[in-house]
Amino acid sequence: MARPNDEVAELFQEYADLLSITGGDAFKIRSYEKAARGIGGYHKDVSTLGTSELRSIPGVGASIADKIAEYVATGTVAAVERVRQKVPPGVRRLVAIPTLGPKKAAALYEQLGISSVEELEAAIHSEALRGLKGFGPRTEENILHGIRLLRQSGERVLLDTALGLAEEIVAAVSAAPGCLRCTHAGSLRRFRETIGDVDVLAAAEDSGPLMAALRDSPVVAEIIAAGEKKTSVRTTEGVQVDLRVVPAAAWGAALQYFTGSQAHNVRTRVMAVRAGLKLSEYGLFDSGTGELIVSETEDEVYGRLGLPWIPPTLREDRGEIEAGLDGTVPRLVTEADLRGDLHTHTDLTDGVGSLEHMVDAAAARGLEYYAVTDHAPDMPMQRMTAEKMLAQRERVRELDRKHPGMRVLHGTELNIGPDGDVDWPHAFLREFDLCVASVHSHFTQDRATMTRRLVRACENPDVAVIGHPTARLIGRREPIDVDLEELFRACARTGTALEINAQPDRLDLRDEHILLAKRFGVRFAIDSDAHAVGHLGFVRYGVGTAQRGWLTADDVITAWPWPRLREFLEAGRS
DNA sequence: GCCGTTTTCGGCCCGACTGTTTTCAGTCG
Repeated sequence: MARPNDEVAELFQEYADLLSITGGDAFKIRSYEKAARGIGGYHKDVSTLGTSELRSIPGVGASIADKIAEYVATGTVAAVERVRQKVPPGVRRLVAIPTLGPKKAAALYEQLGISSVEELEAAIHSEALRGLKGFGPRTEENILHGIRLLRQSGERVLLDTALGLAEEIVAAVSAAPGCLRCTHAGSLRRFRETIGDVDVLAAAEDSGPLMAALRDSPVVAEIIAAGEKKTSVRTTEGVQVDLRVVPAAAWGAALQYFTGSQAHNVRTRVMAVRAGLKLSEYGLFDSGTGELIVSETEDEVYGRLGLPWIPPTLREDRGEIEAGLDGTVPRLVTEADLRGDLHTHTDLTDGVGSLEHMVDAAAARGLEYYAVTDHAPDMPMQRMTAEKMLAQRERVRELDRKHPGMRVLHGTELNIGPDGDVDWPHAFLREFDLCVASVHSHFTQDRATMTRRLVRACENPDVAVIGHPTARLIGRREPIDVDLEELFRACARTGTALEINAQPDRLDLRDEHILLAKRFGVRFAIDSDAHAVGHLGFVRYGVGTAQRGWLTADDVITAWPWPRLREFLEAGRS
């Protein structure tokens, strides 16, 4: 499903990696990395753009614009091919080993001809690295350890796993004597869909007891590094946790720094330098006198740079700096804005909560409306029938009367068949309050077929929401191959909302696709897809993902009051 | 290789920790 932009971004990232192994100019390498990010996040398809428009992409100048054009025309870039000749693909793999970077990879390849992880492992065992400059016994051990990690998991963990771990560590560190503040930062605070390692920040005068609290935590399996300001550990589940301790006066600067992203921080530091300032995790300083200017809150740090406070979920260098300067940072949708949930299950199909329990739990969350959308019969394992559905409807209507503060809606999650048909005829579907429709089978159709299939589902007047639109399962199933722009156009034209499914292993649509869809005027439904009472809270991950897609409450139909949502549903059916 | 209301040339973010070092390079975030 790679867009041309993603292909070009990956190509330039590879080029940057290869240049770093061959010892290329560090600034040139950074330029290619920056251009790769700019191209990957650019909203227009680079294969349709002329030179001048290519050069308006952040980080793209004359030389890179030419290389993009060359790639679009020929499918290859001569400069990249040349450096590929010099560095076998296995050598690039070496830098994926923790503690092994481009310099060591280059030394191993040039001096010993090592060009794969397997060869490196064998070379260490046969003591071939002995005597190689810069490679002592500890380095050998670290590399072997790194190879084991790479093979075992090396994988990123899902948001809910990382957040649970972070909350546990934050509680332990907060309880240590002298801890003034403690919270998680990093990609977790930015709500990235998967987390590589968990960053925890604390403030204290004496870091000793805090570091000890982390080291002594029962979840810690291994201590990677232990210093006065930073301790890194690996948990029994293989997740790395970094704890940084700073003085309370530096809290804001440190939180800003450790929240990232790296690309965002590069931008803020450059802004500081241009203003005659120096920004570090300890504060914003006058670069001439070294005098501290601000450091206590993030608000002050951004303010002194001429920016409003920027929400962590936007800090990816995807235009938030420019929006800050223009005063156009959006008021992002929050969990408090959500008024309902339009995709949930009960034990009538594959849920584990009874209808009554689910509805009571939804009411306890203070929702204004709540839709029960059990699976339809074309998913044979669910054993659904029209009779069961109608019987459930009677109970839903009763519950609706029992909960005067909350509309209980009766819906269903239909299956989008291979050619775009759904389970029941219009006469039956029209009696539901709303229908979600999702792909649950035939995941490998070609793009044209898959696109027609989804567009047909959008055109069905009874379908209000497309559920988990790309059907991916993070780390387990690739997204379906669909022309997203075609789908977004169809949604906007037919008044069909796209779901932001908040299950942590789905998060579907994902952030960048939300950003793109919004440009087409698409509306979104943040849904829990809850199969149990405990899943209703997953919407926090959906909100984080929506924020990463720059959505406001106005973009999200589940943040609308019921009368506005009812109008939207009726308009889609007319 | 990119970029510019200080610059079309000369800059380009910055600090912590580890390991192999006799003063610092490499890696990481």
